[in-house]
Amino acid sequence: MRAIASRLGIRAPSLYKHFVDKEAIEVELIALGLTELAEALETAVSTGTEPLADVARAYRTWALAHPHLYRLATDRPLPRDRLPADVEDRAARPLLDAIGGDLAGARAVWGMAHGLVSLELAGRFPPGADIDAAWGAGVAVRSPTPDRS
Amino acid sequence: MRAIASRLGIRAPSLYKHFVDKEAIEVELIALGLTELAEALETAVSTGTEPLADVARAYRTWALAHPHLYRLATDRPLPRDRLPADVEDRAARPLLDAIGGDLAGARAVWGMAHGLVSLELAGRFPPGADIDAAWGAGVAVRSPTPDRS
DNA sequence: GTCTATACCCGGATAGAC
DNA sequence: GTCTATCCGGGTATAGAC
Repeated sequence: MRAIASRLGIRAPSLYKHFVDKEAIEVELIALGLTELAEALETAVSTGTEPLADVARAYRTWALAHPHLYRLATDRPLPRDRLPADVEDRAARPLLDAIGGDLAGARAVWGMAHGLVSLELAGRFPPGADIDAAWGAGVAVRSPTPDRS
Repeated sequence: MRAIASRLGIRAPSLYKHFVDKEAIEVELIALGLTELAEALETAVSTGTEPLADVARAYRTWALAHPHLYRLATDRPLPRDRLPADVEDRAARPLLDAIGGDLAGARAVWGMAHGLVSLELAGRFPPGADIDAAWGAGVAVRSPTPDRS
């Protein structure tokens, strides 16, 4: 709270005139983050040529660009009752569409993307690990035209 | 520190007669956890019939059975200089072998497993989500004999 | 090797003046 | 709607008696 206030040029107690508590701020930030992520994924699909690879790349890029927001939105249960009704679905849609509507398959790919991003953000890979190659291997297996040489 | 001490039937300050600081305890726990995980994965492979599916199932089972230990060992950089030299490789080996030594592929699968486990531990899936199906979809794609109907 | 007492710091949050 | 002052709980860690 003190850090947020400081960024706004005010003191922490003043925040409580605008939000009832810390959780209320988190809910706003999560809604904002998911919306921004959804937009990034939608843009990637609409301007790219390989939906799955494009979504994957956009997902990773957005997460690495907003690590705190990404964690806030993924490492705890979503406060669904306090969030706009459609944000979760909208963020999930581009990936779901990219793999043809297969829900279980989409969750598997989401798991991979989330896992790779989490490990990268945590600095958990061994030094020198080729993270690009891991993404490449993961996406290739699901792609419509995998390179089978 | 207080919680750990309490479990041992002593007071927090007494812990400092056995470990220099909190991090020293974490290092021991991480080494223990990775070794235990490695054993669980090795057992699964040696007693099962489908290496990748067996490793995946054992990974998930172990993580869900030891959520705190799992997070301790995965959500921050490994203290490699303070860990026994082989623990990391040993924990990684069963999966690496199961997919034929392809390092990038192994990391993609690890990412999926870690992602799915993390989301499950965090309670981040929507209520009623079929997590088993997501694992099934993720493993099927990589399996030696996928069901192509 | 245990204890009590305590230092020190940080977090969220409230009271009440302006 | 901002501020200062403050509370309260929590964390790691140390001092020093036993």
